[in-house]
This record gives sequence, C-alpha cells and structure tokens, in this order.
Amino acid sequence: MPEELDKRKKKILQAIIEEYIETAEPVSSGNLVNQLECSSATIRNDMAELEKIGFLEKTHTSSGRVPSQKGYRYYVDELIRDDKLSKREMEIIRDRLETKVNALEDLTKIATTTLSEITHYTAITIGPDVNNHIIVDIKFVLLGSRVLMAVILTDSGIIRESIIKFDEDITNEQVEELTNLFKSKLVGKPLQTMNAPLEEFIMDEMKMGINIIKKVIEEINKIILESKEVFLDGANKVVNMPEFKKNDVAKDFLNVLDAKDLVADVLNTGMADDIKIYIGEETEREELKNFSIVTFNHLLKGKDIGTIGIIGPTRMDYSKVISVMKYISKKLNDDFKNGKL
Amino acid sequence: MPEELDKRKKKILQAIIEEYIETAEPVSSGNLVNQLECSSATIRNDMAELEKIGFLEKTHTSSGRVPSQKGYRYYVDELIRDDKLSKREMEIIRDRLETKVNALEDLTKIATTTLSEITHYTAITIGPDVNNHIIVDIKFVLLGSRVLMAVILTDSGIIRESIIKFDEDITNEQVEELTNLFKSKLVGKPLQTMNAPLEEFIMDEMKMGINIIKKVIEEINKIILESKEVFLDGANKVVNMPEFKKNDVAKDFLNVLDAKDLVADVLNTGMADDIKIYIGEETEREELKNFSIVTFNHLLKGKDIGTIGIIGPTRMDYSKVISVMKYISKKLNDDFKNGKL
DNA sequence: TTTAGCAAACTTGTTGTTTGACTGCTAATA
DNA sequence: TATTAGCAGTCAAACAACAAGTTTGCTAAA
Repeated sequence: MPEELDKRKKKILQAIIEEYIETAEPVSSGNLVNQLECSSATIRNDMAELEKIGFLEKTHTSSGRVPSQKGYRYYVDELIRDDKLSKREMEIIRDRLETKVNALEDLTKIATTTLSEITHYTAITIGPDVNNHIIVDIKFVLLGSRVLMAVILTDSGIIRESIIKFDEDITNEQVEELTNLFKSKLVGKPLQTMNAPLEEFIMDEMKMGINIIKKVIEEINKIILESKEVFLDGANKVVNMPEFKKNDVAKDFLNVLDAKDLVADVLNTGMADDIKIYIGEETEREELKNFSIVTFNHLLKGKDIGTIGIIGPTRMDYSKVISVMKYISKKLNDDFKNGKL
Repeated sequence: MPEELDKRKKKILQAIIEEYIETAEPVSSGNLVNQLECSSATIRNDMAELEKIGFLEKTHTSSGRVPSQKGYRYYVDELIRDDKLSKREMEIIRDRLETKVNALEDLTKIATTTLSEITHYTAITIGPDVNNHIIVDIKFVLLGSRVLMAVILTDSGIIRESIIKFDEDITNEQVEELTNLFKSKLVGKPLQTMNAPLEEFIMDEMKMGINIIKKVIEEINKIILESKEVFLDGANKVVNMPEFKKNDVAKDFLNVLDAKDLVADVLNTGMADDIKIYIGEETEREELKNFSIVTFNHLLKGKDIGTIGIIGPTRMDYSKVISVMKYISKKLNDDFKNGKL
C-alpha cells in the first residue's frame, strides 16, 4: 500500500528528487522556497517527516536532504511525469532510427546508441532469444580442411553463424550432403527444432559419418542458446556525472560494466512487454546496489529482437529515460509497419 | 639519422623511460643510482644533456625527468626489448584464442579483448576490407512487404548483410529472380565485382524492373565500402592509470574514444603487414596528441580480416604491447594452419 | 671525467582558522 | 492548529601558514 502523503509533502518530495537528479547536491529547504508557497521552516518540518518515513536521507547533521531508494520508488510510482522529450530530441531520435542499417541486429544497436545519446546514461542490449524464429535457409562453408562454418538465416532477418572444428578432414561432398540434410529437415521450422533427438536427422541412404552430424548439431545448439551478445554504449558517460569526482564512483561503475554478464543477467530477468525499473537494491545484486536499471523488450512482428536497458546511478532521470524508451519503442514498431524500417 | 648517444646515456634514457612507464612519476637521478654504476651527480649531468637534445623534459625546476615524445621514439627505435611476455601470460593468450567462436569476426574481437586484458590498455579493431573476398553464396530474404534483406557469404567466412527498403511491394517471385540473377553473376567472384556497370546485371529474359536491381546493387555496394565496424574493449582501463587522478585525463581520453571514427581513421592509415607505432603527435591529429597508438593487421590465408590497435597514454608499455601483438598474430596464423582455429 | 656537498626551488602534507550553508528548536503569529 | 521568524549549533569546504622532503644545478675537489 502506498504511503499517504498530503499534497504539499508530495510537492516537496518531487521537488527534492528532481533537484537532486539535476544537481547531485543535497537539497536544502532554502533552495525549495521559491518553488513552493511556504517558508523554509515549513519545508524543514515536512522534510523531517519525510525523513522519518524513510523517503529522504541526510549525509550529515547539518546537510540538505537526499532521496532514499524508497523515495525514488515512490517518485517513480506516484509522482513521475513522462512528457520530458523536447521537439529537438524527438527529431534526433527519428533521425537516428532512420539511418541505414545493414544487419537487423544493428537496428537494436542503433536504438541503444540513441538511448545513450539522449539520456546521457550507459545503454546496454542483449541479443534476442531466437528459439522461435523460423529457419529460412542453412548453408555450410568450408573455411579450412577441418574448419566448417554454418550459417542460418531466419525469417526475422536474424542470422546465426557457427564455426565448427573437426578432428578429421571434411570433403566437399560431405558439405553438400550436410547442406541437403539440414535444409530438408529444418527449413520452415523454428530454430529450437535443432534440439530434436539425433535420430531424426539420420537418413537411410546417408554416406556421411554420424559423428559429423552430431558435432554440427551440438555446435549449432550452442550458439542458439548462448547467443546473448552484449552490446554497450556510453560507458564513459559516467565521467560527466558529478558523483564521479568523489570517491571512486567512476571506477566502481566501470568495473560493474566490465562484468557485462551481471548486467545482462538483470536484463534477462526483465523480459516483459512493458518498461521495468529496478532501483538500487531492487536488483538484488550486491554490486549493483548503487545503480538503477531500466529495461524494455524490443519486439518486432511479435518476436523478440533484443532487450535494451539503461544503467545509471540511482540518481537517474527516470522521467527522461522512460519517455525516451517509450518513444523509441513506438517509433520502431510504427516504422516497421509502414515498411519504412 | 638517429642521434648519437654514448652507452651510459642510452642506459640512463632507457632506465628513465622504463621507470616512468611503470610509475608515471618523474624520475630522479637518485632513483637510478642503484641500476647504474655511477653517482647521482653524473646521472644528473647526462640527464641535463639528454634534456638539451630533447629526449627528456621537466615538469618544474626541481622535478625529476619525464620522457618526451622524441625520447619515446628513440626508445622504440633503438632501445626496446620485446621479450616481455611471461609464461603465464602466454598461457592466458593461448587459452583465450582457443575459446569457441561463432562468427569469424568474433575471432578478431577475441584477439582484441585478449590484447586489452594482457596489456591493460584499450584495444580497438575495425572490420576488414572485404573487396577481394570471394563470394560463395548470395541470398535474399523478404522481411516485410517492402523490406528485403541481402546476405552474402564469402570464402573467408565473413558475412555481409544489408537491409534494403523499397518504395513498392516486392513479390516472392521477384525475390527468387533476384537470387538467381545475383547467384549466376557473382558466385565465385570477388565482392568488388558488385561495382561493375549496371548493364552487366541485366538479362534478356528478365521480368523484374531495372530499378529494383539498381537499388540492390547500390545498397550492397554501400556495405562493402562502409563495413568498417569498430569494436572496442577495455575503455575503462584508464581509470586505473595514475595520470587519471590528475586533471581530466580520463575524461579527455574517454571523449577521444567516443570519436571512434577518429581512432579508426588512424588504424586505417596503418594498413601494413608489420606493427606500426604512432607516438603522441605522430598521429597528426590534435585530439590524439597525448596518446599513442600501436596497430597491426590481422591476416588469415593472406586476406585482411581486420586491423587491431592499442590506444593508450604516450607513457605506454611499448615493449609489452609489441610482444603481445606479435605473439597473438603468430598464434592466430599457426592455429589456422593446423586447423585448430 | 667523475663526484661530493650544498643552496635554491618546488611539491606535498599538516594544522588551525575562517566562512558559509544547513538544520532543529523555540517562541511568536495568523 | 498550522505556519513562520529567529537563532544557536553542526559540519564541510576553502584558505593560509608552515614544516618536511625531493630534486636539481652549480661549485669545487678528487
């Protein structure tokens, strides 16, 4: 149940959070007196109460107030406004999303880069779950006498490749037989079909050894499972944050990013249609307790083509981030519908 | 013509540079007295002379000496030793390069990541020039009614894709005709064949409009030209550098990296078989005057599969960087020959 | 040619002091 | 009862003055 706050307290909390998001400095009662119709003493009294119920904190006895995690949560749930995009910013986004892409996954990357650019936070994306994407074509190419490359095209436009090494030489005939076999068995079916029992891939008139087929299936299955490529943009944005000057905030942050997998893990949890927000300890990962993560899934034709997230300090401009995400998401889908993509 | 230095001066210069590379502190005459068989006064005299000919600099009247760009250049050309790799490090490299890769270009990325990991500098790579790679297969996939994807496989294992948008609907028949046309015209030829005059692609019995073909060729040509994807690893390594504490070195550095294109540009210039070193202003780019760049081309089967570079402070451990690069380069080619890749 | 010795230059770290920005509390006010 | 003015107490940040420690360049001796 949401805490009950009177109108003025709401205003004060909102003002403090927005001020703090902007300046990263503890905000004082005097600072707010212009925006509210009451004296600094009144504000001080309310601030004391907001602190008592855990929405605000102090850095030392005579400092201004700083929002707590609980405070941010209340703000995000109850007070936030999401009309923060300027005409100019929308223009930039539209412009970016219309740049030519080569690979489909580049589209997600461009969205990520744009997100980082507009919000000034670090944006991160993990590759899509391709299990239910339909196989359109499979091709094998011999790179070395014992090195084979498999390429799989899907209807969503996402391509998966795998380099497979053998202990024996592979002949061109075998490559051809492999191509025919996998084409006949898999084209038109979803990628997860690769998980079927080995027997299903064996044909009577086959000359090729069963070990080769087994190996190929194994390797391809690996890439389907672990194809969660992580792409990250704007990591350096931290150095422009005021927190950066104190302590080793920047260092900590960059080290967190180094552990891409950790962040990717949180993004994974967040699989959903809507935007999800994790504030500080809500990520339930010790290393991320000083950061917030906002994620959304990027769907095209109903298929997941990647999860995109923003990671930044808990003092994040949630309002801006949400606005941008919503806009990008909408734009991508509209464009696709209109064939503009 | 290389400056003439007597044996002791060489030793002093080398000692100063290596000490400075390690500590990032100006090095004093007293500091070196253990490594050399003479007194600090003698060293001071030599240091004064080395300063006079521009190999050393001072930060203030009574500070120790710091190498100048010219000093580093002399060091790199004349004094450097390249046996800096420990058994342990070689092991790590071997280990990394043997991890499974899916796409061939991932191999270059892994090399890049490894390079960054071992040297603790930022590593960067740009995609290969694919003009002379042989086309093995071409495939078109319809993603939307007006959105077509082209996929080109090459003999080197490098794949290029392009998303092409049309102003009119594309039918499945047209896709098939396109596939047949391009396959017959291009398979077995190098990618640069796509640059041939339009007429060469027109067949008598063709039903499809010429505009479609024109558009397809245009778009594919674009990706061949501009397929210089930039991949970067270890940008955060700067925060661990002592310089980072002073001024805004880290900020500057990260902002430089933001301009990936700039760095990519330098890498491009460096196309050559051998390792190239650019110290400070030698890059001839104002923004990079405080950095050094070391690059090498990664060839496989004689074909360029990407240029890899290291970017770091002029105070870079050139010796280490060169050792690692040489080792990685050798390892990659050996592995490929042995089919281990 | 090398070295010892020493004054001068300059950085770094410490300490004490001042200044200014807050808050919390009390008492007056609407 | 809710608000406000006024004021003492608290703390951080900025500053100055000072001491200590490096390192150089120079001079004169070895």
